[in-house]
Amino acid sequence: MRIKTGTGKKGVLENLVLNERAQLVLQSIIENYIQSSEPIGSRTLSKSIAATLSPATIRNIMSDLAELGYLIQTHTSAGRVPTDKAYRFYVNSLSSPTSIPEQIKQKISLTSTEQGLQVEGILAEAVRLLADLTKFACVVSTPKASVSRLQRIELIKISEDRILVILVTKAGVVRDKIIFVKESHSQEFLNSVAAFLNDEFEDHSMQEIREQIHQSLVDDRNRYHDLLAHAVRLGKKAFELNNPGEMLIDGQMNLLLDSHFHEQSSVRPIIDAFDQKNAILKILDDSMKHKGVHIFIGIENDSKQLQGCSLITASYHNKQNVLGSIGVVGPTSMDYKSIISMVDYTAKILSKTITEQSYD
Amino acid sequence: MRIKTGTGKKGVLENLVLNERAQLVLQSIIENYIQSSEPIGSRTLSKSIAATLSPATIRNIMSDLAELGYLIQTHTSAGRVPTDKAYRFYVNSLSSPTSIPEQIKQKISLTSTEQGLQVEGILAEAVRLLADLTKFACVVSTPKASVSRLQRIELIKISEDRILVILVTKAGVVRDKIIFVKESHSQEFLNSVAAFLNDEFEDHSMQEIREQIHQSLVDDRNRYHDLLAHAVRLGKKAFELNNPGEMLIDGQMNLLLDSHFHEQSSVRPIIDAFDQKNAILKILDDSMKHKGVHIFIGIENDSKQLQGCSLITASYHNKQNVLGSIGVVGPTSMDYKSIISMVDYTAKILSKTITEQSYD
DNA sequence: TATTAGCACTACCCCCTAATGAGTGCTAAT
DNA sequence: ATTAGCACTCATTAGGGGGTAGTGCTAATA
Repeated sequence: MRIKTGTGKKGVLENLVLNERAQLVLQSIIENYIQSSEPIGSRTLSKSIAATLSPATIRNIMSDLAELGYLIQTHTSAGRVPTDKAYRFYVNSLSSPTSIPEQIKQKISLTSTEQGLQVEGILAEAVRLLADLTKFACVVSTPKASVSRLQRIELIKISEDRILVILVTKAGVVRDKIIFVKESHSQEFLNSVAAFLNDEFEDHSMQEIREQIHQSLVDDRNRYHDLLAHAVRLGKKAFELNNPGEMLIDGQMNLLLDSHFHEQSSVRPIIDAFDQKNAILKILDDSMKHKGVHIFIGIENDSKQLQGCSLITASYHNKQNVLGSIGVVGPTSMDYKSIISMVDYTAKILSKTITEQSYD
Repeated sequence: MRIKTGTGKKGVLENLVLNERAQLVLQSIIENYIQSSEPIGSRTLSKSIAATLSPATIRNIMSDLAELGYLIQTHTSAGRVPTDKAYRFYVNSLSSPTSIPEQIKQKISLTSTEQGLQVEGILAEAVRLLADLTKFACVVSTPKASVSRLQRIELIKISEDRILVILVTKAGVVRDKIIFVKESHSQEFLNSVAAFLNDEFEDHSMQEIREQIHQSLVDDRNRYHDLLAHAVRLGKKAFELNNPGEMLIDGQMNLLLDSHFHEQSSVRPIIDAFDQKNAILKILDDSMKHKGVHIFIGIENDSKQLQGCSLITASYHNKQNVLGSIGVVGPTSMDYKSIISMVDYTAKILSKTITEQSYD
């Protein structure tokens, strides 16, 4: 920390709040570093910065910024590198997503509607698109089953003791699972059970359905009606929450080609994070709670494995509900400004496509 | 090539067929190289080899082997490295898959039956398992729709002009697609169409169904029956081959951690191959034609991108049909002996699991 | 008082060199 | 036919020097 001679008072930034000039310098360092991935020195900066400041002045400011934890040096005679705290400052200072170049905008389009793909197909396309655009790894969480509303249920007899359940949601997601039963049912019987369940529950959310079925089980007046009783019992199994929340990943390989991750040691933990999925899924889940773009920078991540990288996410939705999140996983020194725009725009296109497709 | 002085005759191996000792040396070089990934010199080899041969003798043999295209040198004074031709010799000399250690065998098990997962879930688990075991990238092709037999078809009205088609095959695969129609149909009407198609075509292969429908279209006696006419028309769309053959990939990242691929430049083409998929799918398809383990070494691959690596594949099946293939993508210098066993065993377990599950 | 120029100092990076060592091919001896 | 010996090649490594981009400090300056 720069100390005023004799007074013991701290430097320009004694109040732990950055004055305008310091902010400018910090921002400039960050932008330079994002571009070059190399430590930024005072001399380089004095040339590239807008305000005319001598290297010496910049050194003073940098020294203060380092003291405040915005910058670090890899060694004494090296330039400075922004910390996660600096990136946080930087993204906070950014205004809402800037509009992206028309040229790129045209690339961002999802063709799947034409081809009659399901939501999963659209998601796969969206996440691939985002990975291509950003050149980082991208993830998207599939719609939560619990909030989506039932379009239709089908029960198909697979064998004496197994029934294939197919759930189609209004959002256009098809889910299937097998349930095991003790007694054998004929396909005709299953058809009537399915018809009953469809009548009863179409357009209800899975969550509601589970609750109502639970209700019916407690309430025993149905017991006397064979069909109803079976319907309720099968329905209970069919609607049990078993899907652990899925996500699609694309562009993992991009991380390796990125200069920031050249030492493969630094990629390893992220690979592990992708393998385990839950840390990333949690972040995607969190990001569904509020609209707009979310940014998670390095050390801010709960998961240790993700502390070497940043995530930028945005939720997508259909007419009614927030369905999931799409996001980018990249180095903390990514180009936040443009990546944010891309995520934002992609999420919007994705929402638009899904909304149009599901007419819901 | 080593020339006998004065005679002009070629060396020990003049007949282009390896004598026993040369085979032993070559095999030893390969096994050493597989372990160390470093060029093998005559001195090193003379220590590790079973037969007692002096470095000089080995040098002579190596020189011959190099001449015959089994070995190459990265530079004049370096040890030798096996060529793809050498690996081919090596795997051909291997007997059928060796039984794998009990210890590893116990790790190879698919738990999904318990959880009522579909075939796709089992495949995902199998490919992940194989990736974990081998530490390479693994792929599995999903069952070909055309050979699988229909269990049931469902038609669900999504909107005025779109119908969701769900096909369940006897193999336990659920496929869904959306078809677009000009006129609107009621759900009740779709139900009867579906019932008709189910009656007509259950247990027929998709291929057969397509042919019969085509037949019905040519033959115009159906035109006078409204339901039939619609059923045929909708069925045609529903059964159109649109799924381009899918595959699941796991463990791509393993390739980067592998010492053979340390220079990232060499991984790049393989990454691209994974992105494009079709080259790998073609190999998986080919491998379905014959039973047992298949090995594709480096240069033998048609696709340029795959010429830097080897694939080991094995088909999996249910009671009736070969359904697809599962395989490993790794460096040409992989440990063929153990990888072959793992692929073989995994494919067998996979077949067993699917067979038991589908009761078909 | 804030800014800047000047200066000594630091540490990485790059290039050159020399030494090392593993490997080869050839030849002559066994 | 095999092997020991020898000269040679070439990648790798370690060490040394110059260059460079950076720093912190101090004193001069506006």
